[in-house]
Amino acid sequence: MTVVKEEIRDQIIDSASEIFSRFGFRKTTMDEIARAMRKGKSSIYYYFTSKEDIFKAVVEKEAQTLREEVTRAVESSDVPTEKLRNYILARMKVIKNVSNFYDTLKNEYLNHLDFVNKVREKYDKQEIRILTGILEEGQKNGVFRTDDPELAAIAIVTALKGLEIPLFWSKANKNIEKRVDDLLNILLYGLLRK
Amino acid sequence: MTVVKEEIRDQIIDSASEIFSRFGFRKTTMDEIARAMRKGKSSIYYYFTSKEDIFKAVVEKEAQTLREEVTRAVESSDVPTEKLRNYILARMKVIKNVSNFYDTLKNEYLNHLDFVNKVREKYDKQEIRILTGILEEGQKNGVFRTDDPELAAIAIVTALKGLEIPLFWSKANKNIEKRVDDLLNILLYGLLRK
DNA sequence: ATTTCGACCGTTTTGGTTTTATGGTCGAAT
DNA sequence: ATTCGACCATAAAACCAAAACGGTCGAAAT
Repeated sequence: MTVVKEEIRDQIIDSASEIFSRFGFRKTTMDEIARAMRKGKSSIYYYFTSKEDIFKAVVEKEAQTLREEVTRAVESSDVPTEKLRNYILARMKVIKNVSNFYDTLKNEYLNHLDFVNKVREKYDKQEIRILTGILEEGQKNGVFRTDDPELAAIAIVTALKGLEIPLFWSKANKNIEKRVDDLLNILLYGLLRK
Repeated sequence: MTVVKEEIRDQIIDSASEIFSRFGFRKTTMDEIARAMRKGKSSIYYYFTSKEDIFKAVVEKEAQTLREEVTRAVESSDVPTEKLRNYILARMKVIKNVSNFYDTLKNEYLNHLDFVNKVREKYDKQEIRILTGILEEGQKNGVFRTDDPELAAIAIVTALKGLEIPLFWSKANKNIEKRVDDLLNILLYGLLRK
């Protein structure tokens, strides 16, 4: 695939991403995606094999962007406790984003949500790896007292997922910030060496 | 309300509970509820003011049953660590039950799910109180090292909620048992005094 | 050789209409 | 105190024709 083709493919992904997130999968038409690119519908099929294909590319790219954001947040400090704090705060942004995504897809075919969740699982695994790294570092420094960093990482990610549930179901849950703080404190407290 | 009336009300709740959980709210008809009770439809309105009314009673009773189950599990031991373990295992049953409930309601009106979630929130608060009790007890015994038991309880409940997400979305997630074990270990490990 | 597009096809979705089923009421009967 | 049949207004299901849609293909454009 030439460089130019790859570039236009990417533009289509960005353009379609907006449309998908506004109207959901079903109500987004190929004609609209093409019109937004000022191309004919058939031309889009030169870059993608199907509407599904575009959607998957959109989800993957979205996930990648969020992943990069989290990575950047973690790398913005050298102190493990700070890293952990930054990670959790960045993760909350991700949760909000994902929550919006779910919102537009809620009333659509379940297999699309299934796909989104598969991507998320992959994403979670990477996060667990990052977190494990942080915890191992803190352990060596003598800051954290975990002796199974991977298990601790899994527990943290699972707990963060727990925060998503009220966010997902009720749009107007304003206590979420407080809950994040609570969780952050308990996690840090639980891990910190006295 | 007489004793007899109360009794029949309860029978209707049990009977309707089965029908609701099989067909969901929408596809359950008043005629069917009445038929199952071998009564005329109008008679049901002597005990309940509306279909919604029956549904809410069903949800509340279900929640109460689960609550009792959890309480019993906790009280089945005197050792705090055992109590915690029993609590988590009992909670998993609850999660599976709730998960099924969500499944039948998934494609229905959102306000029903909203109601279910409100009941769950109330339930969660009670669980946090129970858990806090366990943790305080363990703390006095010198078994647990938490010095803010309520925060720890919140974290645990939140983490358990996190386990629900994959259970809710993908029906065939068989790794759930392993995850529960992992979480159980990490929680116990995190709390136990060395 | 790469990229675009108009014409076209089979299928799905939509919108409007009619029919049927359902939640709920009421007064009489038990 | 409890049950129920007859009844009503509304909502859901069934139906169908028209429009919209996803996707294909070969030709045209670059």
